[in-house]
Amino acid sequence: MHELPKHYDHQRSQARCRALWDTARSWHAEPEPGRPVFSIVIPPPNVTGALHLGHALNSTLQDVLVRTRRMQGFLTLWMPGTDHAGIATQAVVERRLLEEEKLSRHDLGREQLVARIWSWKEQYEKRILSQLRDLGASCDWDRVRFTLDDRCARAVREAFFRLFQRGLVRRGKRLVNWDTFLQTAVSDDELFHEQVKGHFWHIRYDIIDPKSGEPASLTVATTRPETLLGDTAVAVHPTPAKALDEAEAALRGKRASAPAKEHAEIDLAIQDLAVRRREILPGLEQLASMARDGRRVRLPLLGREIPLVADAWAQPGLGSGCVKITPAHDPNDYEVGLRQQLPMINILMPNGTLAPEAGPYAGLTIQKARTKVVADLDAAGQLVQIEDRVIELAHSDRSKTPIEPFLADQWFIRMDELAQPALDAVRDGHVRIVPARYARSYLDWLGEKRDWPVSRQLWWGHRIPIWHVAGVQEADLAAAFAGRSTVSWQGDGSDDGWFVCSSDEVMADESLGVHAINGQPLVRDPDVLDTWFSSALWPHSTLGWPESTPELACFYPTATLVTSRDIITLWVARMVIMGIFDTGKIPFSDVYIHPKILDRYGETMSKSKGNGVDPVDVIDTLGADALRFALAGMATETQDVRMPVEFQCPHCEARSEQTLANRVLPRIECPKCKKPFRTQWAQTSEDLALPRGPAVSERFEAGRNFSNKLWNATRFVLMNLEDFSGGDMSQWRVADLPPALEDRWLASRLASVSRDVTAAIDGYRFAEASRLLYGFAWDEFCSAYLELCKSRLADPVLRPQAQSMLLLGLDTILRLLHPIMPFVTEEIWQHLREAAGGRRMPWDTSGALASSAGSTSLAASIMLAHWPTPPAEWIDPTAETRFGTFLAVVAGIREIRARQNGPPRTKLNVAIRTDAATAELLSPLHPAIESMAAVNLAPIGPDAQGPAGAATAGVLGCEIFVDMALLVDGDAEIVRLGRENDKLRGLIAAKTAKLADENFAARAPAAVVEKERNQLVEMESRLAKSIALLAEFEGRRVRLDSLKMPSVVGSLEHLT
RNA sequence: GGGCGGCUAGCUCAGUUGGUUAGAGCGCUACGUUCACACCGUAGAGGUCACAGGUUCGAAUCCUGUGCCGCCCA
Repeated sequence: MHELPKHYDHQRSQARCRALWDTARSWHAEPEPGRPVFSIVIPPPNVTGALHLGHALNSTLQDVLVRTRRMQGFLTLWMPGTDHAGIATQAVVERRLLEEEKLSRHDLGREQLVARIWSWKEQYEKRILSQLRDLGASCDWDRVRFTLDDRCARAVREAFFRLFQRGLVRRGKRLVNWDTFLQTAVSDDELFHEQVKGHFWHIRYDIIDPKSGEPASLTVATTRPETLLGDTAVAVHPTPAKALDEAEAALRGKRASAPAKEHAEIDLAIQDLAVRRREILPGLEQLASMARDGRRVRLPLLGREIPLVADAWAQPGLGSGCVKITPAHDPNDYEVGLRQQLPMINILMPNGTLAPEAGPYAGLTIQKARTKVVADLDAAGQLVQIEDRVIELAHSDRSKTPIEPFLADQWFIRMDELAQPALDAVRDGHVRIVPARYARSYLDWLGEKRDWPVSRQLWWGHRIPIWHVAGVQEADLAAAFAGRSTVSWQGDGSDDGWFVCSSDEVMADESLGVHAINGQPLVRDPDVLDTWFSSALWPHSTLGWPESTPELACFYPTATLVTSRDIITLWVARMVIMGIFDTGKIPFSDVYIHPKILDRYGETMSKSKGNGVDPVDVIDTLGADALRFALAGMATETQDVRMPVEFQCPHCEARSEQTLANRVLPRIECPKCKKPFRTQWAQTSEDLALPRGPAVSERFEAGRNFSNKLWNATRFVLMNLEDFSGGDMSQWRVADLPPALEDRWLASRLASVSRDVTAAIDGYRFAEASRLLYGFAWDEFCSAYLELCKSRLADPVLRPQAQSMLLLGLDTILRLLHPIMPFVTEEIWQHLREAAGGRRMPWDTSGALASSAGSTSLAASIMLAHWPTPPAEWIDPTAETRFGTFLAVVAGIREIRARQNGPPRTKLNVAIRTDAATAELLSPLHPAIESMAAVNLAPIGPDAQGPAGAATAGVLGCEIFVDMALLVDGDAEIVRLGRENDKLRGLIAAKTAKLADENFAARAPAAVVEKERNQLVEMESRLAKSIALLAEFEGRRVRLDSLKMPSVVGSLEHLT
């Protein structure tokens, strides 16, 4: 006999299943012409650190799609891999280097640092891939890629070269966000803003040679006084009166549409404008005219003469109305600089110290320069005032240090031409974004067609394949690279300087094999490419592009991209752009955006906050299936998911809430057993010696319980399968369905559930698929069908049919559930194969999967079993309605028993009176009713009668009589019935009124009116029976009381 | 400033084109462990669907406005 342990052991099963899949390489896909293909590329997790729950969600959903399609017979490839994440990874390694060895990257040198990062990458790539395997991801593990591997590098060089050749790569100045710690530009997306306490320094600038009646100086204010060293102008509004008028008109307009409570604030602002008009406008008018007249001012400290310019950036409504212009160190000033054709002076060195342009301040850090500038201004009598002020300051997300705006030469990719096809792809529906509302952010962002700055001043990444040479002519280049179609060049803007680009693999010495031209050296650009550049090529580079590999021909374009909304622009849009540019094809047809997982406070989970849950903790404690089931259940259309996190005590397993306060502690004392455990923050050897308390969530328990439920349903089926040898349903036709009502019902439900689950997965409604399967497997298959089979299995005549149908039901559930819960379904599959290897399902006949031999044998792994496709003809609404009656009868009996506090296991005598037709369909279920409700049931029929004083219930045309000889609580029943009747009366009144309403009768569809009418009839009959029952109870109580029971005399008085 | 999303049971969430007596899981209450499963079973309590208007015979669902929370862009 096939005996299973009472509990499902997820750890053992996970190990077994992984070994099974890995040995058979069931996840591997070889190109095979002519088969329908389904391919997905993983959004490569970056190697900065281990995977978190968000990745687990992302990967689970992809695996659900991939496993479903594989079972449906598609040639299925899921391409795994990781991303080198340029700045993020370099920052992590640099930070550790500094913390642990007090070394900077410059101490180490480029080669050494890159070597260190590679070893970091090796470590985390390994960890990430093993996490994915633990999760059960059925990626093609023979094809693991890395965005910095040789294959991707080849694609990057080729793609960049083609862009260069097409003139889409340009060199330009750009004000970048400079991270002085990491010494690189960071993108806007890598910033966070923080309010800090600062000052507003008011500084006097003297006017050179003022004419009579003109002021001798003006005042500007700044939060960064050291930037005055780079000032190249002072601006004043060209028409300040007009500007004030406009500002006031805007305020009045705002006031008119603003709610009353904001009026006071707006009024204040309007008054302030009036004051300004009175007090500073005349001065500003004068300055504007002086600016037009070409007056200049003297820069304090450096003594440089700079122009007074008229520019609308200077707002008369703010400060003194004059503003200093530092084009190289402020985005707005940069715009002014361009408009007014001002020089741009960069006063900063890449390392955050001041440049020689800063004169006597060169070499100082920004902080020190600021202090000295302020002191010197004060000493020179140029400092007018210092105000305290809270300043919104941009910080680098990577190094957590303040960002300096910095003017630098960068490589850009022109977007105007490239963006259009990517816009069209979404507009024309060739790429479908689900949920559709996210298409908007894609289109809005791409629509701006902003050039893409791709240089990063880093050492970790794809080095830009551009060399510079000066002092040569184009003919020299042509001669030097004669016959090399993989080399291209463009002028650098000077007469004899050139940028040379190539797709060739570089020599060991970083050269193209040509070191100098006419004695002029070729110097390679030191920068690397933005990480997103290699990510943008991911769908085709991983398949071998630019070579015409069989993989590329077979698996590209891919089917679906599953990702999170925050990288729609950074990544998704760029993949579409580059996919089209490189291959002429859109890289995927669907983009599914899944929710984000937040903690109980609505904050995103992150390692640095300490509010994350490690998927491996969940996999170890509750199982990968539990994790996956919960995650799939969270993937609903509209919402992000809140997940209250708890610490699980390693001593007593008690859970305690993770809070803002305790989530940063290195050790926590269990509130229950009072023993301490460590957290991810443990540092000291004392703390590290404690056992770790994993962060978990109760939301994963449902999945664990579900696994166990399936396991035990299997135990039950296996226990009843010893004498079973049939089960070949592969040749079944619809007419072969057994006639018994319960079997018809099961088949009908299997058909509709299979249909609905398939449709849910097709439509990316993962939560719906989970819910459907959970509800069906638990409430219908286990609680109803399986219970009902208990009596059939005891009957030798009915037994074989029950065995077959149990197998059909269980097998179908397993297959449908496998994509969501691969381990428990595989484990059970293996046990079922031993016990019932001869079974075949009706869908085991056609469309043989790669590794299963069609109808002749059962798939060796459920991973390769056929997806259930029960015929629509199985759906039988009549059987479902009738079966519903049966279930309602059982529930009715149980309810009476529970209400009366009847002993659960003592058999009660029950009779059911119903019309002949219903009796006919219920009669075969007679033993099932007896076993499920634990009763002795008299024959069902129109003449059935209960014993005198039986409790009754009316259910869907059946009257149930339960012998209440054991009735103990009549009072409670009287109260309950009274309440029930009141409720019914209310409902009936409302329904009657609705039906009496002529408008309703006239305008509502006939079917709705009919339905309402039926409901009313049904309610009225229920009420009538209930009233009769109540009367009977009351009469009964009087009888009981008159016999003895003095204790209820009081309530008897109350009754009368 | 512009855009998007959310507000439904103590908690976390479903609720398809308006037709309900508004659902699930967890938690809670009562009862129950020889009979697949206590990681379980049976029964139960628990909701003014954020608020205010409107459309409609009928609104959690559609429209307008308000409030609070979150995110994106500038």
